[in-house]
Amino acid sequence: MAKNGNFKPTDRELTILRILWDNGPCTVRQVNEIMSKDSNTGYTTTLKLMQIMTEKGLLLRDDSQFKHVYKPAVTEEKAQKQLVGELLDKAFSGSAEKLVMRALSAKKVSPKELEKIKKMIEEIERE
Amino acid sequence: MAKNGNFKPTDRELTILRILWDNGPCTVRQVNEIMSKDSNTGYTTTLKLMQIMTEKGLLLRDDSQFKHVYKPAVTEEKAQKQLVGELLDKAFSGSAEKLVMRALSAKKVSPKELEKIKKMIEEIERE
DNA sequence: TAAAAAGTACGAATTTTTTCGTTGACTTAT
DNA sequence: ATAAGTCAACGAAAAAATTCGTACTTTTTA
Repeated sequence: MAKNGNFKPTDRELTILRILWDNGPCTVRQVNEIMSKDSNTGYTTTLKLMQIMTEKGLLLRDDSQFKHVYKPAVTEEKAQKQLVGELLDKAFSGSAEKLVMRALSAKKVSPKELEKIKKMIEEIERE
Repeated sequence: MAKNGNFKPTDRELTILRILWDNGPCTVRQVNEIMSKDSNTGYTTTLKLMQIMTEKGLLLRDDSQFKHVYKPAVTEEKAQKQLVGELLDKAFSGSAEKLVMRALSAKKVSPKELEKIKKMIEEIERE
């Protein structure tokens, strides 16, 4: 989590976090290569982004080696919860129901996943 | 929807859209007053934002009267679907299941709403 | 009807985000 | 041990988002 408690990554920053969550700790080069598959980005651009993210408290850096290794300072779970919460407020007036509805209609979800969601709902109801 | 088909409102812009969706067409002053409850914003700042949003195709303006009246150029539904889709990609690697999980744990949802969600899932399953 | 109030337009300043060139330090291969 | 390659630091430019002052227009009110 960022120093203050705020966590509001920009688009670019979220892309980098995503890569680190998916791939584990990486060097700048590794991140840059993955990121460049979609949108070409200069190496120093990625470097700078990651340096700033480190300053902001979004990433942690191990600089004991020549090649610095970065990892997220936030768990995927915490970040996702935060991001969903924000979207909830800003776009859905706080209605989780509506958000879930939209999510389910925005993307095809497999039967197995639907079952898992139902189970979770039942779990919540049991309280 | 924006001219090109992209729809990527900034934070501030989303706040304004939210206000217009909730309150129906408004003048700049009305939007400004509502927005200022949370974060103080100068009148001309809001005006400028809304002018730019109009240029971008996010808002529609009726300037037949002295007080121009603005309304969203995008339906709430379309925007929400788009926003959820984006978050899905950028923060959840496309897993709607996970997003739903997080949404349900981020906010308390009433029993009635939970039922509605279950019904929707069953509806989807029935295909 | 003249002054005050409320409004829009415009331009510019500020801040934040994104980008990259250059420099100098460290590694690797010759 | 030297040349070539890889890397981080830094600063600065470019682009995007946010903010607001000023000027001018229309409406309201005294």
